Amino acid sequence: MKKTAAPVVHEPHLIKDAVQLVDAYPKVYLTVDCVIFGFEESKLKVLLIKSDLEVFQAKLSLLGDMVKDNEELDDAAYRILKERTGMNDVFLDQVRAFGHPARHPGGRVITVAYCSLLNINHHELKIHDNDLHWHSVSSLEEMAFDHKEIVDYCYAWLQKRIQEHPLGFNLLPDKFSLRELQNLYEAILGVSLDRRNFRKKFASMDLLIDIDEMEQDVPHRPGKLYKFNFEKYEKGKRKWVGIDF
Amino acid sequence: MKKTAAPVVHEPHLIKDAVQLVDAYPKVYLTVDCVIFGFEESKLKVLLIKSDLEVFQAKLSLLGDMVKDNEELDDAAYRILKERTGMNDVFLDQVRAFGHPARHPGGRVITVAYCSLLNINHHELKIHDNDLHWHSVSSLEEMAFDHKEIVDYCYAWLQKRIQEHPLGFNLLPDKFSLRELQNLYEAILGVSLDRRNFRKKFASMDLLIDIDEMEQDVPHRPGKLYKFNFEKYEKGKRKWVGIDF
DNA sequence: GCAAAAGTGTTGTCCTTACACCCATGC
DNA sequence: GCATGGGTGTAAGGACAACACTTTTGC
Repeated sequence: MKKTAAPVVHEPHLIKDAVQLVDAYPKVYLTVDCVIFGFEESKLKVLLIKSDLEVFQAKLSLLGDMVKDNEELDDAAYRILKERTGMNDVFLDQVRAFGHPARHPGGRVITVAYCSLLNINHHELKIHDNDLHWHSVSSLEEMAFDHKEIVDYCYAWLQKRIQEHPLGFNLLPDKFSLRELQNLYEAILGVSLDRRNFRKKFASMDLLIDIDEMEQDVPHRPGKLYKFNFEKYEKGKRKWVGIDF
Repeated sequence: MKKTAAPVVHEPHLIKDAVQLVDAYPKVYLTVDCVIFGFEESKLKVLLIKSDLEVFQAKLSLLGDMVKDNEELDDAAYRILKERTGMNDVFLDQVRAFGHPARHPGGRVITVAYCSLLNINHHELKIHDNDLHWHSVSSLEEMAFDHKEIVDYCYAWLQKRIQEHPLGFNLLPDKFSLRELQNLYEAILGVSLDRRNFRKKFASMDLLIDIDEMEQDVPHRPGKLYKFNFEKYEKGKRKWVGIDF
């Protein structure tokens, strides 16, 4: 799941040299912030809390925490997600680092943003500390720190990413209808798509498994349900070459 | 050129709270590493030095340095590029952060990788400290720290990036022939492309300006020279939507 | 005149888009 | 029977892949 660099073993006196060299420089605090997107009622949402810090007067904030000694960045992100939502069966991708010198009132704090997508209905929020809640992405106003900038950047990253990778299926139930899938793409990309062409597109990719079940409890004609064929997708990954800008 | 967050002004006692909160946590060192790709003799190269640290026994290393107090990450990257190569007319993109706890023998050092492309012949290396030199990307062996991993990641990032953004023109002379352009793409992507289709592709994009000059001093029929129409490109940026994976 | 690369066009295939009608179900 | 969305087909246009010959220049 995660890449781990080979452990490095060095002679003690050489390590001492390295330590001395490094020692003259300033240190910074290191945090990880999780931008956790979810999908509900055909709307894209993001998981937020109210900031602990008095200075921000309960402005909205991302889920973040300091990285521990000897903790991988990836591990820290998964830890935070787990601590805040109780889950660990979710992918998480590093997006980039944010390091403006004045972004945190408590000193210089570098943060590494991680992005995730999950299905709101699959993951009941059991912890409501700091008013943890799903917030509509489209109505985000002021946030604590530079978190608005981070969310904006991650949202753009997500829009690009979802067009090239099958992330969306993490937001849907295991079994989903084509309408649900289309609503998802429309919500995230902020566009409307032709229903027939959308269905043809996915039919031609041949990555959906028709499980021969129908929707239940919908107030109209029920649609077929599908699963995503992750196995076939993994096998068929190709390297695409094509200049386009 | 760079985004700068708005300066934040807070009441002193609130800042004190924030400082105290943060103070309990571990700090880390922060560096920036520049992965500077260049192009020469139809080969992609990367700018490297020999590591200062005795512990690495002169293994190859990226151009990196500690970030200063109150220095933006972006600024640090531009500073390092300038200090090492004497240039500042080059774009530079953040790729991602690398933070394995044991990646540096001197303590916990988080590094943020920046990637750049430049024209080797435009930028003579005036400083040869630490055996600064252009190294072939294809023959990279062991490197200091986790720098091999960083280069590999940045190379993959670059391959994707150059297909979607007109980065390549930074590596070429102001005036270039279509053959030079094609060689560049073939070298970076590691593929061979059909010459006619390649030319048609760029002709249809209509982003090359025919400057009505010919190559000089080539041992064969000279080709036409072009410039890239950056202005038109900037105007015509469109948001593309299309699912493809 | 020979080597090396420039320059150019056509065809078939595939993908994308635009668009309209009938069907199944719940109420 | 009406509202809601499910499900399907076709035609046109555009992009891309495959492919070969003539031209210009240096030597």
